[in-house]
Amino acid sequence: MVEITKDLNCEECPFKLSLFKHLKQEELAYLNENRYEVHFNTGETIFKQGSALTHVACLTRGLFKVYLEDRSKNNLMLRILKPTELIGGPGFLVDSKQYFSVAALERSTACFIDLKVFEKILRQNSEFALQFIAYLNTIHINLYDKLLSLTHKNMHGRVADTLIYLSKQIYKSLNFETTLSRQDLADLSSIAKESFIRILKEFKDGGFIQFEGNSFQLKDTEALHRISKSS
Amino acid sequence: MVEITKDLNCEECPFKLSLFKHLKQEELAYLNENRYEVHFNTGETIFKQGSALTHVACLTRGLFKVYLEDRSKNNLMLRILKPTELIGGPGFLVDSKQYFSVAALERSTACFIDLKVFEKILRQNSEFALQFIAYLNTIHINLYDKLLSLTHKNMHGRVADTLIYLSKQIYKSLNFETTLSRQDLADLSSIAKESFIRILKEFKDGGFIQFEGNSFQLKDTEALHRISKSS
DNA sequence: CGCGAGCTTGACGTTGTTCAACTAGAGTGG
DNA sequence: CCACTCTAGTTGAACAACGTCAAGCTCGCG
Repeated sequence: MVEITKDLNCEECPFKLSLFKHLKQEELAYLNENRYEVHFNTGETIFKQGSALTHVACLTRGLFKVYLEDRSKNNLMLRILKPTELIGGPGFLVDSKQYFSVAALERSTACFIDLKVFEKILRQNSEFALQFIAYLNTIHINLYDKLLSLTHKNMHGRVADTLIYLSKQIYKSLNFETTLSRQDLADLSSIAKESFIRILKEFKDGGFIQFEGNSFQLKDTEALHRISKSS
Repeated sequence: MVEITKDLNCEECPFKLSLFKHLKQEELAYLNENRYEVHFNTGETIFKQGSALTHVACLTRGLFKVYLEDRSKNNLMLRILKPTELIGGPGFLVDSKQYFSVAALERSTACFIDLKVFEKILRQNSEFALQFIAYLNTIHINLYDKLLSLTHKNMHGRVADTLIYLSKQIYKSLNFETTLSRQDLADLSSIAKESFIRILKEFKDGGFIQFEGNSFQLKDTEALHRISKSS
């Protein structure tokens, strides 16, 4: 299932993270020596919550979901990753454990970098370290939004937030075809699958959105924003 | 109201953060030159959400609450800070905005360090930078716990979590007298004040806790953990 | 053709919020 | 010293929001 390749090197990689632009040539070469590239099929797991954290991954192709697993209950999806993004884990420099799971939503590719290598470069290059801190902080800020949305908004607001998130942040279009299941969408909004479906239908009846299976069209984003705020 | 003092220097400060133990003597001296110490009364605001982020603060005495403000609705309390902790903000190196508010829960003292100074030391001392990343990651991990507690547990579980948090993390005792109001406790659990009070009473009737005004006793932590998990 | 997975719908019961009223204590001014 | 107001805490009842359960549906696949 999983193929491993190493087609090109990091210096000329078209998917190179913007975070890496601060690296010197020899640092990129060092990265390149110590990475490996993996292809994933839909549904395959990249990182598993609870396991050891040994690598960071750069997502170069495809789509991934990042989610927290809860014994017995539904999962909580934190966010969706697309190229080109780095995915580490908060266990880095703490206890080297994975605190979330990551799975591929479609055929995807990721480069893995050993954390020892990553740490060494962080030590060498302070500009890179600061950029990495900025990256961590950005994720943190987004988590606050998520926290407020999930705790202080009613279902309608959360569904609106999810639709806006997909359209604006992920697919960057008012029309999109998603590989997320209804359960995934519900996990992203932290509500029951059935409730999600019901509200989707309400939005369709209200003329705010249109959908057919997994292809969605946002017709009235004004209204969606209003729903998001008023709840 | 607010007194400014500068009694001792950072090197001999008994409240020195463990994070600072990796600093060289001249770096601590540099910090000491560029800090100021402020005393706060109960209720006073240290950082205000939405305002400019210009300093980090080291909490040396007292107790603070960190909370997200939501237009019109209740606040969401993220955590409580006690000596000796650093409080920065995720806007650091991103957009220099405050993403949460911080207020004193009792007479408290904090040292403020200019972010330019903080950033300079981060650049100079890579060990310090890595320790700072570890600190950010620890906060991140705690936020995941909070997120799961608030989204996947019912009220009883969340109230149990709040009581356990206060006892174990903050007051470090099964008996504690808190300066948090009922509204604060509800904000910490993300439920309505009335609901919080009702569940508190249920727990008292069930013999799990005892309380009188603001002094609490946890009588049966086993039961509280069971409630936390089963919900 | 039949099976299974994911999707959809309806009915129902629980959970948790909201509103309103009441209480107790602390401060204020006559 | 007594009204008074103001705030925080408490209680009850009504209602809305949301999850759960169960059934039927669709579609792709063997």
